[in-house]
Amino acid sequence: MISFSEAKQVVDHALSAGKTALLVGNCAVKYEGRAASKLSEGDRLLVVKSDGTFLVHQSKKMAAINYQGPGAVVSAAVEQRDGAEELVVTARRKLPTGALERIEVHFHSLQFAQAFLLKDDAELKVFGSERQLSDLLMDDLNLIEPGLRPLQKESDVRKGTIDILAEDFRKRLVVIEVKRRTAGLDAVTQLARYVDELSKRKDRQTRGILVAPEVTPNALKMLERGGLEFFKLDYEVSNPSAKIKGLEKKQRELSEF
Amino acid sequence: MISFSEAKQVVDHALSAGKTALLVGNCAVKYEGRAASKLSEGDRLLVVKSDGTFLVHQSKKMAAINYQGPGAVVSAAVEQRDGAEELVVTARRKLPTGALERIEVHFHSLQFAQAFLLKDDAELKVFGSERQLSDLLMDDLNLIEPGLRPLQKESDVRKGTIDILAEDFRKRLVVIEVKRRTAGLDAVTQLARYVDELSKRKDRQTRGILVAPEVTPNALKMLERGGLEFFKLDYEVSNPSAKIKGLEKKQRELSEF
DNA sequence: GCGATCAGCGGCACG
DNA sequence: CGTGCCGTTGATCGC
Repeated sequence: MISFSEAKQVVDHALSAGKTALLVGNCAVKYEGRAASKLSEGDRLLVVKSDGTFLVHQSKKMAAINYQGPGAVVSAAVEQRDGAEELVVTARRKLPTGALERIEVHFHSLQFAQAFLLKDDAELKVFGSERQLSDLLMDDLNLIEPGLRPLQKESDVRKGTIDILAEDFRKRLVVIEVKRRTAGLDAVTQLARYVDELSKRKDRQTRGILVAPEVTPNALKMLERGGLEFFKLDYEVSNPSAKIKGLEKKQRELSEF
Repeated sequence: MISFSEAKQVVDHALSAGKTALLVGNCAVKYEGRAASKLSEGDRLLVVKSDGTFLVHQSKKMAAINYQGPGAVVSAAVEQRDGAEELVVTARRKLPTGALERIEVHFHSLQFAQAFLLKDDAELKVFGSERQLSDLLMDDLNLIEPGLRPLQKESDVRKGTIDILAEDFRKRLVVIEVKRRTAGLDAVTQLARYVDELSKRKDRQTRGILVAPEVTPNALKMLERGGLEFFKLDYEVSNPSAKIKGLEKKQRELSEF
């Protein structure tokens, strides 16, 4: 058992020394900001990082049950409530809109409180991102279809950002949307939006190809109905670069007419 | 400083006793699964929850730098590497696809390792969710437009789930998409998809209204071009229920013709 | 279980 | 800054 005043000192020290504070104890949590929430008593872990990040974790699930992002101003105070003492740790943050956001963690008892210096300059290197897949495809669009030539990557249209813009052997525009996992309705809608925009702006025939390892049945139907195409893409995540493993054209030129 | 064997015992004990283990120390992290990643040496916090949740946190940012969800099988072992000892904590998980996913955290030194029992039956109550806003609107669609009558809530069409389906005074179908924050292109695309589907399935004139506190300029343009409508919704998050504060019809019946 | 969508999404990159 | 969109998204709800 740790006393509230000790714990307060731990938090204060962490804040002033650029350390990360860990508190474990029984607490209730109130939040008000973009939404509002209440969490009644229970044992939880509170993480206060040196950048203001504030995380309340329960014993299950990945996501923090209450949180505040970098930039939050954290403070701790020992208070009286119903004749009993409690430690209140508060995180305040100003939203982009100007409104205030606040979390209060009310500790009724503490199992643990300590501050740690976390020296860390390393950055995560990820392999297998959509961006990387897109780059690889860009290098050899012939994998998708012979005669396909790249025009532009990540081109911004009014309605969003097109992953790859290309031109087929008949000089038709080809919009390519890449997904690193099973593509659903949202992916098709996105692609349709781009194709729609481009075919209206440029006065030119425009095709749309969805490239993904899988596609849901509904999404495939919607593709077909919209005259769009699907290209199955298999890849392997590996170091140092994702490898495109197998490629299979599932449907060719549905819109050919 | 904690010894590796002590730390291993802490993790083992936590796993068998349904506790949450916290480890702080210098480590490198490898991940391979849906994607792959490498993180070189640095001081981090490792959280191992009783449901298998596995979180590696750096000293900044909200999101865990490496993680594994509930159901992961965690193990700890003291190993030799380049003539030096290290503690390797591993989380394995089978993906829905059947493939394996694995994280390895290689600790080179430890500041701290301890297991905590987190008793917690409480559930978070959130106010101001989209669902709640939708319910409130459903209770009084006249706020949006006089004569609007609810037909169905959360009705599933093949292409997704419509928030609110209603009928206006002229017996036209009205699809209402509710957003709790600034609506962007995606929201408009979603609404357009539903309206499109419904107007084709039922042989009936169909309107679409996007209800949100704000809308981005691009999204508004796309709404207009698609003959869809926007209704500005102001609400207040508060306990016990979100309150709809002010309502303002920004554009009426763009599709009236 | 898969599919679709929401989330106080978070984070990033680009205008 | 906002806007758009990816994410090892996670979490939820409905089928």
